[in-house]
Amino acid sequence: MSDLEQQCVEAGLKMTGQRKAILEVLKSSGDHPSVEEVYDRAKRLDSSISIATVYRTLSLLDELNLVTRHEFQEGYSRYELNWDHHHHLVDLETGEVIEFQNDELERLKIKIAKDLGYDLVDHRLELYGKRIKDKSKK
Amino acid sequence: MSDLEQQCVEAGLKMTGQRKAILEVLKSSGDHPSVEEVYDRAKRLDSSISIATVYRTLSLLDELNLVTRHEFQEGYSRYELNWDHHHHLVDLETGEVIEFQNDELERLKIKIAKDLGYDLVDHRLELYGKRIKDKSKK
DNA sequence: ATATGTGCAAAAATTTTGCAATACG
DNA sequence: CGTATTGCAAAATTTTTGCACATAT
Repeated sequence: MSDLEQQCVEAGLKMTGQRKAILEVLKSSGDHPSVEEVYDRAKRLDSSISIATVYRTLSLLDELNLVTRHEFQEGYSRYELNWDHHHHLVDLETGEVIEFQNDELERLKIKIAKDLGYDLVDHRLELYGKRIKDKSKK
Repeated sequence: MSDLEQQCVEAGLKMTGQRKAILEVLKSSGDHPSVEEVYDRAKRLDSSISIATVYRTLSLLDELNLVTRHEFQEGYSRYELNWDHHHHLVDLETGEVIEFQNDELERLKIKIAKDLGYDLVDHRLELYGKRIKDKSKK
């Protein structure tokens, strides 16, 4: 049983075929799939799965903090496994999502929260930018 | 005509009574109202307004970058006027939203984007935390 | 065994849209 | 006046839910 499945079991969830399929999809997804996308991919592993189960499972995983629910500006949610901590830079011209990590930023966030009188529990940073054109190749 | 209305007109929008009402609501809202809340508040100023107009107007204002659309984790959007730049710290126990600004953070974001090869166009940071209990008063 | 989980279809909630009527510039 | 804008109601989308049946522990 994978570590991820183990964590679900420890949280009291039964490890059903549908849940295994959804976890498998999340583990093998390099992107940030929408509910519909998780559903489509999971159907290949378990064709009997219903979208209601996908919604219910992703909600549970979110409550357990095993996934992060992103609400970009699209009118629906995208999900992503929480196995390494990073942030997103969205390329405004291509829509490409680049992940990054920055230690100084991590320190600064904690400090800002502390200065406001808070212990930081979670946070999220999104940058939106345009690729710098390389002028030296002119 | 307020500066905000002026900017709308310059962008080519006609300044109708409904739009004036919505802008007035946004200007006098210290919080981050949902579409429904903007609608309810605007109805007091112009009882004929419809929620479709509120949706359409907020979309337009978002395109013009006069408001920011926030997608917290609630299943609907909240809007806020873009008249000063800040970020949000959400108190996980009370739901209270605290606004803050931090110069070091502003510099760091630009640097991170630049290091990734991007010019920063927009960004958003949300912190989620719990109030530190004051133990000295024990 | 039995509490949990699931599929299905219906409902709820949020947002968008077509169209005839209205009003801004 | 001409055209952008509106209200209304219907439609489209996304998400949630009730319930009878199925399944993991």
